[in-house]
Amino acid sequence: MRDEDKPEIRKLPLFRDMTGENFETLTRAAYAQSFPAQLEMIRQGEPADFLHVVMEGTVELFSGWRERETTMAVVRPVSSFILAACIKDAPYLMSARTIEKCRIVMIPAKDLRATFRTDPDFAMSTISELASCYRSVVRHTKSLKLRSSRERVAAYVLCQSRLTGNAASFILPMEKRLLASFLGMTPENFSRAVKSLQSDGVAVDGMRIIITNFEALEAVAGLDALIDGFGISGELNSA
Amino acid sequence: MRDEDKPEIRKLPLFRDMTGENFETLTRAAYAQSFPAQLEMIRQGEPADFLHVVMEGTVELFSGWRERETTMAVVRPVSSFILAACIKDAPYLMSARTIEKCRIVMIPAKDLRATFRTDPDFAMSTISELASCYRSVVRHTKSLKLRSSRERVAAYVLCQSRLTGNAASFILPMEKRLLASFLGMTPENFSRAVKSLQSDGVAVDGMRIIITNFEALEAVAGLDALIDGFGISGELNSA
DNA sequence: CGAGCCATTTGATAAATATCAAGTCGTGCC
DNA sequence: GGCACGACTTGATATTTATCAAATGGCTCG
Repeated sequence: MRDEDKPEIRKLPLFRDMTGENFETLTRAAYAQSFPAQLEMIRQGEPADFLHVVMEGTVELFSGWRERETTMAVVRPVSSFILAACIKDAPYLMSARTIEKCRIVMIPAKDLRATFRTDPDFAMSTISELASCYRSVVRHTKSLKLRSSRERVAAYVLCQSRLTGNAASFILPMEKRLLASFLGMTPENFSRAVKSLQSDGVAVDGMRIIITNFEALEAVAGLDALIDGFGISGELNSA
Repeated sequence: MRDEDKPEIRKLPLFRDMTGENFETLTRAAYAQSFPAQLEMIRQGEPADFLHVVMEGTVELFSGWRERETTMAVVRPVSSFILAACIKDAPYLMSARTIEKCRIVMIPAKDLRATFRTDPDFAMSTISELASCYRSVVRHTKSLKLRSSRERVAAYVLCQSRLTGNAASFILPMEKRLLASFLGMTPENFSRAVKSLQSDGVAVDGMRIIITNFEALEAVAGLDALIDGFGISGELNSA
């Protein structure tokens, strides 16, 4: 693992507060690996041996059942994923594949578990991280159960705008088919939902979204802090 | 709070491993309260001041958005709920109401947070609990996104059967309309889904479910450890 | 530059699910 | 016991969403 990786990882809320010594031990046991695009690096059901940290590239977390598949999250640098499985020493509930070429740091789950047993600050960070992740999934589930696909798209567009400083225009951060799957709909349905939002202040140009009428869009989206989670500190995590 | 409550709470995985002294401190600050049926005891959006523990009765966790409402979980004795909100000192993401008369022990969130800062064993239990809750929601989300409503009902029936020692017959543990909402469908749709499963080995008599053909039902349900979570130790929690 | 590939869009249609409206049934309360 | 209420069911219908099939269009790679 590169020298410049360590300070990046150290900045993560999960690792920020632990002792320097423990951080050193943990990262000494870790190693970095590069993966080409479209590689399935984690298969659901396998034992969780490593906490993964994306340093570069984009990772899709997805799950399959029978012939179906759904995107659970899209992870970007610098964030960790599949923490819960590592902690429980249980099988991964999700698979992971690279969307583009990635560099991933892998921290042995065994060392992780050993560390928060002895480092109270790390234990605290882990608690906080897990609670955030939990709340994040709950919010997403609420969105799935309470909103129609059109409303979910509207809410997503507005949220992205907020993340870009309330920009009226931004580029979608991932392929539409991934986004559609994440939002719980087919690509066709997503496409039509966006189109139907033209009458409510959304224009599209390829990957670019332009909000032409915030008020109208907000009326459709019905943003809610308890679903969309903006403005609540430390709750940006997704896995 | 009653004397006989303490040992019951102490048995929970969350409190099992902490020091006796800390447990005493925590429960001294706590108090029990009785609620009549159909009382909304927690409203989503309010600050999370107390960890709740159901001692008697049944509690529904639900969320609302616009005029819609959905059941997120149903909690029975003896379990805690809304741990994550307490930890993050953040607003509740879900509301809670009593299904029937309840006795609830309420532990101040402030004391909780103070305790796992000083008690490493309690911190460990909290980590484990949160990781389980997280995985539980992820599994439920997978079920919602990957299965049709009919398949969800089939899977639910089989899971309940397993929980009853693979009994061919059991009583539904909650009203059908609650179950329907929890499974992400309308009561009408639930009713029809059950009926349509008659041809796949499910019979109904009021609240009683009778499985007449396990093989056929399993073929529909496609039970999966990574969704239905059976057999994975310590992963029964839901909130 | 051109060919092919793949994501996206669009259209037509089907399936799943929700909604509305009665009607049935059981249960609790007077 | 009988009444009233609410849950559940059933039917008819509307809406939402998915599926299948066929363009379109951008992009990469030779």
